[in-house]
Amino acid sequence: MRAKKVATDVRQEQIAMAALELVAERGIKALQVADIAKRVGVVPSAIYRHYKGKGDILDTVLQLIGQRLQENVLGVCDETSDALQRLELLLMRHARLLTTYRAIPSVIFSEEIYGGTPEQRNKASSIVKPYMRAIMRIVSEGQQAGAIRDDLHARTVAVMVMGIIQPAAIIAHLERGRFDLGNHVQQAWPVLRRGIEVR
Amino acid sequence: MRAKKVATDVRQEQIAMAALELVAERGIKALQVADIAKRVGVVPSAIYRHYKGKGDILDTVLQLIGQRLQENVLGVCDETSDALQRLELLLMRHARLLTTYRAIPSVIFSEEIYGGTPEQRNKASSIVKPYMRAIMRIVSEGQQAGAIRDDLHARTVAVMVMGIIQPAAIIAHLERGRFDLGNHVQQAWPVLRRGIEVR
DNA sequence: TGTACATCAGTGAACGCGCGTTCACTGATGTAC
DNA sequence: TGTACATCAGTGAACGCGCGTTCACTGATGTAC
Repeated sequence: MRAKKVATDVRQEQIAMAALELVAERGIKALQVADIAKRVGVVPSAIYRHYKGKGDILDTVLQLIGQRLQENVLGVCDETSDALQRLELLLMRHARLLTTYRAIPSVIFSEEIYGGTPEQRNKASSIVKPYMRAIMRIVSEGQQAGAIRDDLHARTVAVMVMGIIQPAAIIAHLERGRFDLGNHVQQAWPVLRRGIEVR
Repeated sequence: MRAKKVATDVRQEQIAMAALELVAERGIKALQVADIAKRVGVVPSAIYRHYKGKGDILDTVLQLIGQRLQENVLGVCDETSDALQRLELLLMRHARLLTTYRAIPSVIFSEEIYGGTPEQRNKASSIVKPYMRAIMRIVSEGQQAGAIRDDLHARTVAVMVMGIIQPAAIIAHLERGRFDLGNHVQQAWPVLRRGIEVR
């Protein structure tokens, strides 16, 4: 059955979203052009009317993920100006994001980085680094405001913030439901907070 | 040139070690039978004299990694009976292990888990879970000894311990040398310690 | 309002590459006599 | 000590599968007249 003809800009978006979903569900490694096509409702070769190749689709997916992360940062910075609250809210949003897009960690922190060409590694960097930098900025401001200990490197704190989510996300994945990511964040954040806040 | 004939038990070990090294350097995804063969010094088809297939080799590699982690646990438990010290030493050993076998996180926390069949996921689990359980045991003992707050779930603490290493390992990989993993552990551990210890 | 044409998304068959794996054959090594 | 034989690791060619990608062709859609 022939798929309905659709303008290329619309299809491009459909393809990108389908790819994002597939990656979120199954991880990058499992992403296949044929699956994207099936989800969009066209034949595999049709994909090439709208993207130059699989690599281009992947780039778009990475961009989309980076975008989501940056939106979270902007969101929490709007909600409050207190650094510790910002970090807490960011963790909660991140947990929610990962619950929806379960395999995001597999994108950001995985074979793309280890396996690949320097080129691939750069792409991964271009998502992780800005996000890390945004967290560091929140931390630094908190230090200047006197809320966070300033005898710590902002980077150390930022990495520890990521450390609350990341292994937890993987365990949540392994244990398929018997581990509640949001719950873990609620337990763990006060602990980290106690470690970094000025007494 | 024909490779020297070597007994199968010796070759098996050589193959396993070569595979471990390759995985450590480049990640699981990049592991190829041909590369293992080259490193061992035989032709690819020779590998099949000693292993049933690539899957079997990978299983052995996973076992080896799990073994290393368990050795670390046993080691630190020998060195001291203080739970907080045990955790600190374990982190340091883990950091050292990851510096040698850089791509281990890519094995434990990655596509193996997300991508694959439930079978693959189970294999990954069988490394991560016992390690997590060992850390939890150290934490529980620390709580009973009154060194670690007992209003926290042992599991939460254990996950946070992993959280010191794991994102850091990835960043270290991304930044190729500009980020010192051991140094991060030294910075971060006292922070977590302050979060979990009894005041 | 109707017709002719150009454009361009969709199709399915086929290609090609990478890579794990198989297979018939080779030849070194150790053992039986 | 020497010879014949069985065993078994090593070899290279070839196979086959998965999957991304290409290509000639189709046919729907919108525009010009």
